[in-house]
Amino acid sequence: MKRGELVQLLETCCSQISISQLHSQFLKVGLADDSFIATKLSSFYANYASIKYARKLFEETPRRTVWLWNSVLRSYCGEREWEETLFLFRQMIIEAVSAEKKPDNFTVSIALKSCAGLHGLRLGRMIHGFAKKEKLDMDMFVGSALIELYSKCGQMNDSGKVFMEYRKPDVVLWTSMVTGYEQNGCPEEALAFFSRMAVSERVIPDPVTLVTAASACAKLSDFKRGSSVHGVVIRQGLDTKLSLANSLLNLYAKTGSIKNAANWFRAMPNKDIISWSSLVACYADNGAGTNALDLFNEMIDKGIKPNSVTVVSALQACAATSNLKEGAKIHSLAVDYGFELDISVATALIDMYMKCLSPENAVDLFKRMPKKDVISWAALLSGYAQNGMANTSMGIFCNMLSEGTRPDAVAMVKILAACSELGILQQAACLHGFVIKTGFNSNVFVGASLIELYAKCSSIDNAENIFKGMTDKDVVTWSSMIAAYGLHGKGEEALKLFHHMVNNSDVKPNNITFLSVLSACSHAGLIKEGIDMFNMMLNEFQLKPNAEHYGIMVDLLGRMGELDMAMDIINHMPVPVEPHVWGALLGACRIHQNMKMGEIAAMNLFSLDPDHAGYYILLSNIYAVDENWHNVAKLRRVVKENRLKKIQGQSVVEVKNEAHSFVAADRLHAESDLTYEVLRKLEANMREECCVPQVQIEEILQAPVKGVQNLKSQSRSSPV
DNA sequence: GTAAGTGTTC
Repeated sequence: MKRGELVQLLETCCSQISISQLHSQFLKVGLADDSFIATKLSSFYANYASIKYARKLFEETPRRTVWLWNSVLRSYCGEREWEETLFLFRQMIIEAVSAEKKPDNFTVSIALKSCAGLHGLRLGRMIHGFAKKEKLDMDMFVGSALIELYSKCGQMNDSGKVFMEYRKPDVVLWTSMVTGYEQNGCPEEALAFFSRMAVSERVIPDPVTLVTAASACAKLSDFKRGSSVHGVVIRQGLDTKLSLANSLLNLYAKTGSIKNAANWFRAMPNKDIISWSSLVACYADNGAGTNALDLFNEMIDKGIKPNSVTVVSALQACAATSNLKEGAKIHSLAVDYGFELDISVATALIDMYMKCLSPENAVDLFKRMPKKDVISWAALLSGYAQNGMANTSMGIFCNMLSEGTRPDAVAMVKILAACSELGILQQAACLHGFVIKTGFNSNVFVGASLIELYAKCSSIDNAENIFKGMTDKDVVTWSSMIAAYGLHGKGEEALKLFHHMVNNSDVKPNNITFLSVLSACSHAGLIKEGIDMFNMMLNEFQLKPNAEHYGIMVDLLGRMGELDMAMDIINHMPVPVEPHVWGALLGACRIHQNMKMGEIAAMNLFSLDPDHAGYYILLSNIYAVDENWHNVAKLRRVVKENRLKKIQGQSVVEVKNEAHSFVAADRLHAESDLTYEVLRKLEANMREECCVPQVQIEEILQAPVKGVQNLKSQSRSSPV
């Protein structure tokens, strides 16, 4: 066969089999090193077959043209093999002795894209310099790769400089800028660019631009601007395009109600795994864990294979609803699909097991993970704190540091929260030092956590200093300081700070701020002020109180003996009454010995949360004071027969810079006998002073120590 | 003769 005929055959080849046969034909007639044919073949392999064939062909071709180089570079770049791409690029430069092999605009754009993939700013800048020298930098493809490179490295200024070089940037260049801002956490700037492009410059946005714009609106929770993006999508007849429909679904998920998102999802003519994952995530994020799991199961029943992202969201739903059974089911599903040890899946599993109070499973998984990142470490250490083992959290934090993982702001917040469970000032100060050293002290979330930490370590002065030292105070900072005063019973100070914030700063109070100020009023017994604040929240700031706000109001009124008012609030709550609200009323009934109302609260609690032993015990305490021994016995029997366990509170004391943790009736500590001996002496002293302790030591010691397995006493020296 | 920027997650 002649060369021409073979080339024509090559053009019409459409399967890997036929191209392989043709390839062997070329080899037979000695045409395989014909540079045109080699490039064509390589391009075919890169597009439709495996990268291995392309590479083999490349190696076997003695006369490599720029085209051949480009086509093999493109295959590696397409497979996201950034390092290999750049390795080959370097080879090419080395071999570029003749002008024929000089990298062209195509080569440069691929190399830049690989640098972007690796966040390799230094090499990227070098290649940028090379492109300038070779006068390749005005090519649009090179330009978009440069913008992408600088954006991925967080250098939006440089992206802007590249963009400014073009007199008439095309839609892709504009879009690169929009996505650059959007992915660098600047959705506002992204939308500004988008409107400059679409309105001032009359460049018609394409699907990619619109996806990014919708995503920026989602990040801002800006429903209004999101709707106008949706309008553009409809006007261009693009609303059935899957990627756009998905980004609009995400927009509804992040801005509107669950209902909007669900309706949009059901109306979508085509759905892919991303559509399903988005709605599962939407349910999971918005407190609708059961819906998330239903949807996930619907998907499985329909035979649609979830990916790791879907599984992560479904696991989040299990974690939020403490659904260990479903969580374990999804775990085995992840094993079947082969992504159990995928870093994000494994981390979500750790989080789920920790929140379902099954730390053993979490630790087992963590140990088996081949790769861990800062998020997995953070899940582990905050999980320990959630399971009452804050001491272990501190140790995990040290392990993380010694294994060379740098904490991010989230991990910092979590370790500070774990430390605040311990309430040990010494360790708080150590972590504070670490925060300063690592430069996290300017982060608003870390600052707020420090305020909370010091407040919980009984050092309100330090909390105040942190607060005063924060240059950027946002609503979280103010709320934390208000909460700190509340924790210390300083209701007046909390109110003063609240008013100072409302009158003298630009920061507006939110739901959390009111939670802090209401709880401060409750702790300080400021009943009138609390009611005023609650009304202010409703009327002046038009905020919708949630079950927690109502719980605090019930607590506040209940503590002050206003049980009828508290009951009235419960009866008029516009949101579902959660167990803790009834719990607050029941607690108040115990203080003020109101048996009738206590019974109502308890009955509601028993039906809402039948496994919580604490509520049975609270009611039985009310009966006991009333000497209603018959009912006391009845309740104790229920607890015993249903094997209900009271979640044990763990206490920690600091002795000579060492933290010692213990639980009630704990006899596992090495110095246990001595501790109880001292306690008996103290009790005797109290009796001499005519004080009768509420609970007697012998009573505590008779209590079973079951259910304390993983809370065994531990003593270790300060780790930080 | 090859070609760009985007959507779901811990």
